[in-house]
Amino acid sequence: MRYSHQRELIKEIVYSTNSHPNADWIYVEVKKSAPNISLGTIYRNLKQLNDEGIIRTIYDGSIARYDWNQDPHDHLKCKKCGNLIDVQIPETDIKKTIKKKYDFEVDDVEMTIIGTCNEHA
Amino acid sequence: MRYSHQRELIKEIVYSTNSHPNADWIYVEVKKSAPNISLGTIYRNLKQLNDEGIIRTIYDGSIARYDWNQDPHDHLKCKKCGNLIDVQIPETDIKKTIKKKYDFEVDDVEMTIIGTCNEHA
DNA sequence: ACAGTAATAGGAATTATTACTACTTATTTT
DNA sequence: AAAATAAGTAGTAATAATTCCTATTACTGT
Repeated sequence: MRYSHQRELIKEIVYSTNSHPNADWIYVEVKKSAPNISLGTIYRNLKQLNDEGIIRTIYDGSIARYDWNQDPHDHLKCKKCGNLIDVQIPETDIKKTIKKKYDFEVDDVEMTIIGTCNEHA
Repeated sequence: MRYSHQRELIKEIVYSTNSHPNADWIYVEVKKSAPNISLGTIYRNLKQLNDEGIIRTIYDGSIARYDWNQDPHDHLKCKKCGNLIDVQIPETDIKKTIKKKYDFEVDDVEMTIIGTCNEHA
């Protein structure tokens, strides 16, 4: 993967926020410093950054959002404001249990906890 | 919600399978007994059935799939075949832990375990 | 039987995302 | 440093999943 200015900007934007932005928000932000970047470039680079393990793609309902945080972690999703909050849940022994009980090789556990955050209770 | 033949058929189809079908598959199946049902009707009724708690909507990446199983349960997703397998994971004390640690009122925990099923290992 | 309301078919519109193409830029080779 | 080459880009068209709209149909209560 050779260097590209556009990809660098996209990466910086994703790394600048904890808001788990979607492609469109990233597009708007990157446009501020590269006004004629195209949405296709955003998607292509987000996919590449994901494949290289530089960012992580998470699905929020039916849309993709992007997260710079590579540590294994999960998300709290507030029904009211829609925000995703990073959380670290002690992953007990889910993997082992699943492997034994269902004979299933676990790579990754994706967990979203849905509810109401303290600001909207 | 008043009775409708179409909705009844849609419900029966969803209840007839463990494959967590998407709207399109349901459309094809329902068409067999109601050839001029429209896709809009499928979506509208799936949403209604979901809102009434008769079926459950799950998101698999960016597409919606439908599940008749109302018991709290999670899904194993095989990377190779894409199948979703129902699993019951002892929900430890996630809810309590989250509530205490993050002051977040938990309604639901959605968990997808990604990996490789025994048939594709 | 009739008025009022919910549901439907069919198609148009929207949204998120991917694909295509001619042009540009970073890297490699000479 | 210039030429070759291969990856990347902008801009636009295409696709896929889903929602919206409208005229018509079908229940329901009177």
